[in-house]
Amino acid sequence: MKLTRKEEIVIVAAKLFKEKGYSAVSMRDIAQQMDIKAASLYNHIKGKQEILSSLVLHVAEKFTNSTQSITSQDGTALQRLKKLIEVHIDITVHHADAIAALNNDWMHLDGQDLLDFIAMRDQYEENFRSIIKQGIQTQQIKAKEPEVILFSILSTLRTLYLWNEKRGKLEVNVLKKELVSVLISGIV
Amino acid sequence: MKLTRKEEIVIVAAKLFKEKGYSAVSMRDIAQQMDIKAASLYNHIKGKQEILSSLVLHVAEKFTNSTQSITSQDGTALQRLKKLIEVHIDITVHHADAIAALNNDWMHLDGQDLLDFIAMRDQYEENFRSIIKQGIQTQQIKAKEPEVILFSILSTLRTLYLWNEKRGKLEVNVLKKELVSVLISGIV
DNA sequence: TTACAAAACTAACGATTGTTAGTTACAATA
DNA sequence: TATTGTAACTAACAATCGTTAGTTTTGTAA
Repeated sequence: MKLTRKEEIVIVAAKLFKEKGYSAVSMRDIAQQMDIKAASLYNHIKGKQEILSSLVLHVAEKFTNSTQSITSQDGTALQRLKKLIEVHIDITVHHADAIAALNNDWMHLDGQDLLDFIAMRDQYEENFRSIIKQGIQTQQIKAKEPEVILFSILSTLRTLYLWNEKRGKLEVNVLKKELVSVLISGIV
Repeated sequence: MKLTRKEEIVIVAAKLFKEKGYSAVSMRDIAQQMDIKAASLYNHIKGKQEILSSLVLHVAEKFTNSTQSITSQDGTALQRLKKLIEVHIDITVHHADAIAALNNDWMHLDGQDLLDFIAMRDQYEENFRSIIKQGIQTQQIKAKEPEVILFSILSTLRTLYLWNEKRGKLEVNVLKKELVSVLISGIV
């Protein structure tokens, strides 16, 4: 599948954003990386903000949709949690750079884009939380502080994009199996 | 204990860096937050870079020293790991803003400061890794991929600064106990 | 070959950046 | 009271920022 010029720009920008953050990357940096001048970028995009919002909102939708779908299907809390972890890993592996922006640069979105992002983020978190609470209720999950469990798993998944480069030869399915085991059963 | 003017600046800057990142915060932003003009900052600091390096290197040393100390004391791998988690929580609770900069803005350090930081970070990680490997060898820890375990625990601890605000009424000692339990024993 | 659209270019804009120079206000000390 | 050091100020600098206007090159279809 052939990429539009705009998509190319977004991909290149994402890589730069990941290295130095949105604010530290100039339009001239992005242009240089594409071997064109900064002004030429504006033939394809409205501005710097559009690059960020394309990047962040697109992958945020993926997360929201997949959790929504898991929550609506049936299954025990643990089955759902496992599925959630696996889906998160899949998205991370395929959109590592975009996730960096989602994690670190979402606050530089403006206007409606920012509101939309926060809404999706909250919904995602709420879905996650409800699965954990369901697990505690059915006693599949130890009755610990649900917020501690939520935070612990979520922060591991959110930071996976950083670690995925060093993943090296570890195959995706092995990673899934190991991470599910560590996050759910612990290490002892 | 009375703070020097420089320390006040660093503290105020840290709070702003946490919100928007180092690059998106201007000297004028920092000055405004202190009710002075930007030029006045330079009576106390050499420049923006010095604010960042004071912030990051200071807390990085804390981490390095504490892991070093734990590694040199005796104890089983699990005892050490538990201690490591607890110390990490203590430092996070007391230096949340600085840790934000350490996590997100370290790449904007320059020259020797950057090299020093990377050295400390690598050493910290290596100490952590050796404890986990020791645990696997003595069979206190399940023989999973050590890198997966390392990553999982470390990313939870590193993101704790974000979550600590929402910690709310959860007392520090409760947090320690819960988090140690979740990270080591899992949730089932 | 001509016509048209896509995508590059040059040049420049106003705003903001980190920082410097030189000066002034104020409090403590001699 | 005179002196001195601290910490503020105003004004401005060169560089860089995102962006716009207008023009030229390039590739494709008629």
